[in-house]
Parts: sequence; structure tokens; C-alpha cells
Amino acid sequence: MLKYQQIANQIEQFIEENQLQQGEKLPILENLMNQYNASKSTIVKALDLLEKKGIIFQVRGSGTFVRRKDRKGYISLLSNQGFKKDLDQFEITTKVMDLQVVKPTKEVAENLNILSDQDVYHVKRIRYIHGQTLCVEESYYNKEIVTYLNKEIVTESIFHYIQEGLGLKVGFSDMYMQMGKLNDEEARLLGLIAGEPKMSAETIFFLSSGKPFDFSKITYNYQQAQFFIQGTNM
Amino acid sequence: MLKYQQIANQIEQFIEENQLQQGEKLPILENLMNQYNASKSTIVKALDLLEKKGIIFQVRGSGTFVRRKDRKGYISLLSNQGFKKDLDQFEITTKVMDLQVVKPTKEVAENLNILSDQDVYHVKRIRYIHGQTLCVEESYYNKEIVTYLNKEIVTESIFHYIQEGLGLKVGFSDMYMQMGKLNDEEARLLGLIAGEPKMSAETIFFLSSGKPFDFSKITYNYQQAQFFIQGTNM
DNA sequence: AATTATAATTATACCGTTATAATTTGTCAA
DNA sequence: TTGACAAATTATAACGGTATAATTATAATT
Repeated sequence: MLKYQQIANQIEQFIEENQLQQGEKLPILENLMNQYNASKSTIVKALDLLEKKGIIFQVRGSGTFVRRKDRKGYISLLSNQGFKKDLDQFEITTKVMDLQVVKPTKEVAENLNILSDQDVYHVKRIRYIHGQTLCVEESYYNKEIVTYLNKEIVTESIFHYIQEGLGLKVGFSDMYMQMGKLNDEEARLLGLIAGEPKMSAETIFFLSSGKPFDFSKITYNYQQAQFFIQGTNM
Repeated sequence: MLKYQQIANQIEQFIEENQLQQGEKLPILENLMNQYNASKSTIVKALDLLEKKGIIFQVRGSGTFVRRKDRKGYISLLSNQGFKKDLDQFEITTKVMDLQVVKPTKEVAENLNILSDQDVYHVKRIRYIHGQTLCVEESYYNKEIVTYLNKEIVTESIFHYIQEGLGLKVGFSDMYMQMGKLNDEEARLLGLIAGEPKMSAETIFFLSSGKPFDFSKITYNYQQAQFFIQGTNM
């Protein structure tokens, strides 16, 4: 791992271990340079990373302070690791409804930027939290990129497999959210009643090369899903 | 304005003017250095800023490419400028329901990190898009920081006033979203029916010094509100 | 034509320096 | 005690350099 990432992790760990609270001050740059035996710019990079993650904030002329004050149980929408990470303290289970290779619809082909005769994996899953339905997820993977999937992989973390198993690098994602009312099918799968609220999200995931490889539609159980978004001024 | 910000703006403008599409390549670093007469690190900083904004992405060994492929009409949740910016092509109007100085409830005091005997401005507004209700917003401002508000300011952009009028610097925000069903009061204000879906968000806005100055609760009209979230790998 | 090895391109990591701007602290006067 | 001013502290801006790693292009080999 890179030096500045390591340092960022160590600083994050330091905050955890010492239970530093919102607003508490971290050592100044010069001290961090000595502490971690790195140049100024490397420390600055580590701190910038932590700031991007929403863990600290920096004030010119004053210092670097702890930001994080998470409410637990919220799904963070900033990084795109799936919610395994946010909800890791909870019991998340998965039921696979469908897994097969198909030809994409026009919508899927457009979002994955492929031709309609190219193969895609279609994966439909229901996710549970503490046995309650959390969401229904319908995903399409470009088979040229995600060359192989099986039920076992799909029951566990697909993203973990994509990164570790296939050695692909996930780069960024575009997510579009909207609200509406559940239809019969959705209500049945979520164990809710048609006409009740739904939150649905379409997300396109890109490799770090910029190629889209996953187009997903998720319908959330409005009783379970809570989101957390950290904003910054730019 | 800072040099790297200026360059970032110029590059963004360049993308707009030349209608560069998703995936198109920008000039390489060295060329940008010459073009904008800046050092490598300054260009890198400008590009990092644009990457943070979701306008470009960079691929090591390959180049810098255009990312943005916005669907129009979505409210971006990444930066915290309010939605004036995202929906500026639309006609947004505001109706002020209440504006007064009050003592905070326990919840408000906690979120603004103040004592319960300190004053806060209470602002309640309904926002319309094309004459349709977009959301009901109930905000509390720490009066020690936001020392003065009047109906005119509150009808226009409060954030613009805070930054330009009061010279305060907005730093970051924490937003917590969840879904539910509208109660009678909310339904009445939004022109909807009780029991219909709602999306509600609590947001705490901080100055760049880290002090919270605004605690807002927004209830969105599920028919109008659509959100856009750009994720990155960290 | 396909594969493999090599070279060129290109962004990123990491180092270090000087200057600058925001904030905080200290000092002195009223 | 308050206010104004000066000094110290601290992060940030901007410069520039070398080394490295990922990608792409080219050449060599089969």
C-alpha cells in the first residue's frame, strides 16, 4: 500500500483508539511529519484523503480536527463499496432470485455502453437485514469485463470478487435516486403492501479506466433504508 | 481567486465550450502546464478539484478524461450549495411560512451544539418548482453566528446571504435521509395526501471552522425530488 | 495473425522549499 | 475589562524535481 494511504489509516486508527471526539485536534503537520517519518506533502495527502472520507476537517491557521460523528445504521452514499461496510455490525443476508447470461435491453445496453448483442449477466437478489427485507436489487454486468459469476459469488460480495478475484479496479459510480409507490411485484418481494413508499436507485459503476461494468436498479424497503451523505464546499 | 481554482474553472469551461463528451481526453499534464503557465503541482491540484466535482477522471499511464454525463433535473447531493445551482434552469419559488427568533428544542440545541437558552432563528419555508411543491423546509440558525435574517433574505437564498452578506465561510454538511409516509400536516403543505410517500432529510451545516450554524429538516414531495450522487473509490 | 517482449507515454508518489493567508495568542493601551 | 495591534502558530498555495507504476504503442518473435 502507498505511504500516504498507510499514514491515513494509522491516523484513522489513532482517532479510533483514543476515542477522539468531534472537534478534537490532531497533532500539527510538523509533528505528524516526524511521527510518521514522511515529508510535508505526503502528510498533506494523507490528511486530504481523510478529509475526503469525512473523518477530519482542516482549518487554515488553526489545525486539523476530528469530524466524524456517525449515526449508526445509516448507509453512506459517498464511497461505493456497497453497504456491507456501513452495516457490517448488522446481519446482512442475501437470497438469489436469478442468475443467468442474457442479452441486454436497450436501457441496459445504453447504460453499460455496449451493443445489444453482447452478453450480460443478469443478477436479481433480495437483501435482508436482521431477517427483514432491505432491498431488491437487479444488476447487469458486462460479461466482457465480469467474465464469470456463479451462485456462490453472487450470494457473497460481488464487488469483493470483482476486485480480488478478477483483479479489476473499481473507480467511480453515478447514482440516480427517486421515490414512488411500490407496485404489486415489488411489494411482494419486499413483504410490503402495494402503494406504500419506495425509494429506487439506478447506479452505474465504472472501472477506474472509465468503462461501465455494472448497471443496477435497487428498490429499498422504506422502513429499513437510511442514508448518510457528507457534503463539502468546492 | 486561487490559481488552481481559476485553472479548474477554465478547464471546465473548455469542456463546456467544446462540448467534450464522456470519455474524451483532455490535454496531457505537460501541455496543460504550458497552456495555463503553471507548475505541475498546480495543474494536478486543479485536476484533483475537477475530479472531486465529478467532472473528470484520471487514469494513470493513460490520461485525463471527461466524466460528466448528467441527467437533468436531479439534485446533486455532493456539494452543499442548496439546489439553486442544480435546478437553476427551472423556476424555483419560495413561500415563507414562519420567521422568528426562538429558544431551541433539545434536539435543535444538540445538533447546533448550543445551550437551550441561546437564541436561534426559526425559518419555515415551502419551495416550489414550476409552481409545484418541491419541499417543506424547517431550519434553525444559531443566532450568534447568523446574527440577522429578514423576510427578504429568507425569500431569496439564505446561503448566498450568509456567505456574501455576513462573510461567513460554509465548510461541510452532514445529511441523514430516510423515508416514510406523510402525516396530515405535511400532506397539506405539500398538496398531497396523508399516507403517501415522503422523503425526509436532516442536515447539519458547518462553517469551515467546524461550528454548526444551521440545522434543517426537509420533507420532499416524492413526485418532484430526484437526487444524483457521484461516488468514488477511496 | 497472434503472442510476447520492449519502449514510450503519462499520471502519480514522494521529496523538499519558499511564500502566503487564516487563526490564535500575547501585549499593550485605554 | 475591553479593544486594538503585533507576533506566533499553522495550514495552504505554488514552485519544481526525481522516481515509480500503469497504460499504450511499437517491435520482435513465433
